[in-house]
Amino acid sequence: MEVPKASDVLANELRERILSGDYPEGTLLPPERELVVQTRMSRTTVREALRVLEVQGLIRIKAGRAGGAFVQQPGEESVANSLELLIRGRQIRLASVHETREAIEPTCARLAALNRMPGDLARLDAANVAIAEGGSLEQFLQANLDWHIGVATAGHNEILTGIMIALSRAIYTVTHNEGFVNDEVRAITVRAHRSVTRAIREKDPEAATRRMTRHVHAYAAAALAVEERTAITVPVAE
Amino acid sequence: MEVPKASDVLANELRERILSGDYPEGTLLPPERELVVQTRMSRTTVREALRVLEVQGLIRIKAGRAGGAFVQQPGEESVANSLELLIRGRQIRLASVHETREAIEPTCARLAALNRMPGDLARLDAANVAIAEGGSLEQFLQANLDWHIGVATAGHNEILTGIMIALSRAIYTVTHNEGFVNDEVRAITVRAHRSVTRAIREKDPEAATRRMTRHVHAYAAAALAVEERTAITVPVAE
DNA sequence: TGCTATTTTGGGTCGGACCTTTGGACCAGA
DNA sequence: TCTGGTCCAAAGGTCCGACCCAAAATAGCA
Repeated sequence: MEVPKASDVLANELRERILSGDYPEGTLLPPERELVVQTRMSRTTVREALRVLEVQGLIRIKAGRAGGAFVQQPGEESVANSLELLIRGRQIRLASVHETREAIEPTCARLAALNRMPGDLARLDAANVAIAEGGSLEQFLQANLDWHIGVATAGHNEILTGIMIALSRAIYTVTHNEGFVNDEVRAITVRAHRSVTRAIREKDPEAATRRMTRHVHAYAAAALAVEERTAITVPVAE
Repeated sequence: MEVPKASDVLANELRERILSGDYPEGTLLPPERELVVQTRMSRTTVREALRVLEVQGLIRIKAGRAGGAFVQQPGEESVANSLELLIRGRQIRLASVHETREAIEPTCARLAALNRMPGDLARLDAANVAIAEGGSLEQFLQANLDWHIGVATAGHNEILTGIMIALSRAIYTVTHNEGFVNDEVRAITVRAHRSVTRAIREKDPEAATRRMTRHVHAYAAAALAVEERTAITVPVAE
């Protein structure tokens, strides 16, 4: 016997229409009360369905007159969010995050070298300047993060970009607590970023890949070493 | 002026408690009516919050007596879902999917060669048998998919696994329509999978990486070539 | 003892009332 | 005529209370 929840039925229905391009980006869905008469469901149910779609990043709901549910295609954000939940919730081994990053970021660099546009380069340069400036730990990490996301963005591959955003955030929060970012690390980072940036500017995919691989690998190794040294927390469960 | 929605406040609150390990996996949240008196919100609002968490994969709601909202850490599924939305919704270029896969799957193979357990190998073998059997297109694609996901699983990296699930599904649905899977493709696939499986069994990460790289790259090239031949659909937007 | 009927506890749906937000229209004064 | 303020209406946000349905626990009967 099948008894799917009414709100899910409606959510699925609307989701299909959105994904199939039936409701293109920016479309305003009918108001809730209108959907109530159309679907013959209660407003509660309709609202639940809309809320589901909102969480999935498929619509954006605005209150007030001229408000309503605007169709919106999901972007990197939603992927990043769900990855973040996975990483935080599962207490994912930091090693996993680094492994993933080592798998992805060299490709990001390669694609960036192939597809970068002028605006992308500007963003990378800005991040490089900010990193070299040497501000607080937060400023350094933020600039670092901006650069890595900038590389991903420059590759113009939305899947990889979404993943990188999530990974970077995770690494950010982890690296934040450690007493890991000293002057030496900063100097090395600056140099590595500069050389990768150069390869991207010169449209040299091989060099970009190679240099990024080295950089990410070194960073991962260093971070893991620090983690080992400072591992005080007892594993929660087997 | 800030006026966050009440249901979001509650959802955030509960989410934090779950992610922080305050409510460990399997915990049963208080019943809705109980939360109503605790939070002094209406049941509608409480339910909305719970629904949000459910969509994010943080709780699983069961009806009936002894039902309720059970805490659950988000798994690969939720990541796969959001990636799927991104791919479908954004009409992501198939090339992007393949690029991502080429970035990730060699690493999956390497990790599988390093971390595989007996059960993992069994799953790979089963998939290989099913592929070689040569059933319908659906059966072939399903077995193919099982194998690729099996490799990811054998690597024991949940992030990569989640991503691979999503990518595989996307490729599945795309490859499904094309008249691309002929006997030659099947034979090549069987051989490639066997050789990668062997490397994984023999714990040879380099060979696993190399062979998987070749396999995925070849597959991507072939798929793109077919796509080019059969590209009838007009690009929707610039 | 073992099976069925009932109860109880939970989520799912409904309808309707009321609040809050926010554009837009209308009006008065400079 | 332009500017500002006031009021209105449309749309989402919240609340209430009732009722329906599902599933486990338990009582009761053969």
